[in-house]
Amino acid sequence: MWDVSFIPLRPGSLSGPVTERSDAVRNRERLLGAARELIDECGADGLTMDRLAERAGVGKGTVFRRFGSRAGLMMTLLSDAEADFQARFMFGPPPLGPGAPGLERLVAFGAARIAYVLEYGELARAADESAYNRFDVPAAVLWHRHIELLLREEGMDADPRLMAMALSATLDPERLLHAVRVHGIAPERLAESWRELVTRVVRGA
Amino acid sequence: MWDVSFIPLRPGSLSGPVTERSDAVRNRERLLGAARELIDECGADGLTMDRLAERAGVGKGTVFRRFGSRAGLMMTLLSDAEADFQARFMFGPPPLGPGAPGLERLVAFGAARIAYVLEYGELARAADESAYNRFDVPAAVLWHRHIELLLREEGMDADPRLMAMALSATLDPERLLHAVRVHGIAPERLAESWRELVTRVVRGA
DNA sequence: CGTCTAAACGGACTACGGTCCGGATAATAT
DNA sequence: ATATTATCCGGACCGTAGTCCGTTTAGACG
Repeated sequence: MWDVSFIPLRPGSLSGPVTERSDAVRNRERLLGAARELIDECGADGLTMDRLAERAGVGKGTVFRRFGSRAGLMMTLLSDAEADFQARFMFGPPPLGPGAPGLERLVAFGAARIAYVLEYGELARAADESAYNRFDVPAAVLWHRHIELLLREEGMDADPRLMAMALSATLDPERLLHAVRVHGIAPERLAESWRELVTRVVRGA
Repeated sequence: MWDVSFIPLRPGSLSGPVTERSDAVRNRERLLGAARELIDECGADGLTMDRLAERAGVGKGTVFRRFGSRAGLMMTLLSDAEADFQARFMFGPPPLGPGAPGLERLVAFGAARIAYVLEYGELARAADESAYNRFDVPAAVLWHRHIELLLREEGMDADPRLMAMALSATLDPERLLHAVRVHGIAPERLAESWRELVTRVVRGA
């Protein structure tokens, strides 16, 4: 059994010099701790980079050197949950993981993604605010490829890549959160609607 | 034939006092002219509210009083094209307008929307940056309702509202633009994929 | 222990969207 | 023409994300 390293949410987060200076390590941990505190107290939207720097007792430059941007920080905070989610749909038990038919895995994927968004939605939304490359973040590419793979497995004859793109759009955190929070749509109805959607798309093949 | 007033892209843009002071009219026109100039020269992303105010020879406060926000300005700039688009799918000739079967109208709607986004994409994206209520802007609600209506017409048995939501997500300007500009996907392939998608969704009923 | 250097630090600085309010002015009434 | 007032104007001001660069320091080497 080989090493199962997950796809990072944030590009480049695995690069850089192998050893990190001790003050860098200390500051990174201070910052992550302070960030979690602030999010507990004020919500993700209430976290500003200035306040974070102040709370962590660190200069503002340090915050940006560590995380690159606000979105990068949010991705880092999400990375544990994200790694867990990835492990579950790639290597976990069926129907989410391998072993079940493609269609069932697709249905389960949507349900799991909806649950994920409901739990970490604010963070996910904040992590997506990065303007231009939200769709090319490694984790997003992985979800996309996963959906595409399952579509192919089900014999999708239309362009599977574009179909996967269309289906991914449906699971966008901002939209899901909006449906639930603003329109008061029950998460189960969203999951049910996803089931209908993928079933029709796959069956139509 | 009654008055066919279009659904405004921007909420509240029809309210306010009936008569506008002459200096207000003059400044609004100066601002719209300057905005079009700046977008021609620097693209939509290169338009900042400060530069716009300066170019129009007007105070910054005036810009925000007129348009409320940067997104509001972009919506105003789009409103002609938007009104035209709305008129075409609501009252124009088939297959986009009434007279064709629901499925054909859906297919045509997607194609028209894709063409619209390709033409006015930058503006549309800038108009959507308004954070929280992009999905509840009147024009977006109208597209949504239109799709829902056509789905019902085709006898959609699953929740038509949520299905319409899923299909709308696919036509999101940001995603479409990203697919074309970054991934180099040909617009015709997007339209074809949309056709496959709605066909399967409707046929699966 | 002293020297050296690459890495990290910090906070002043910029650009931007958006707000506010004292002052100017167009429309109207007299 | 003058006075009145509701509307509009302008630009100083604020909070925020992100950058820059002179200064500090961890840690390796002699």
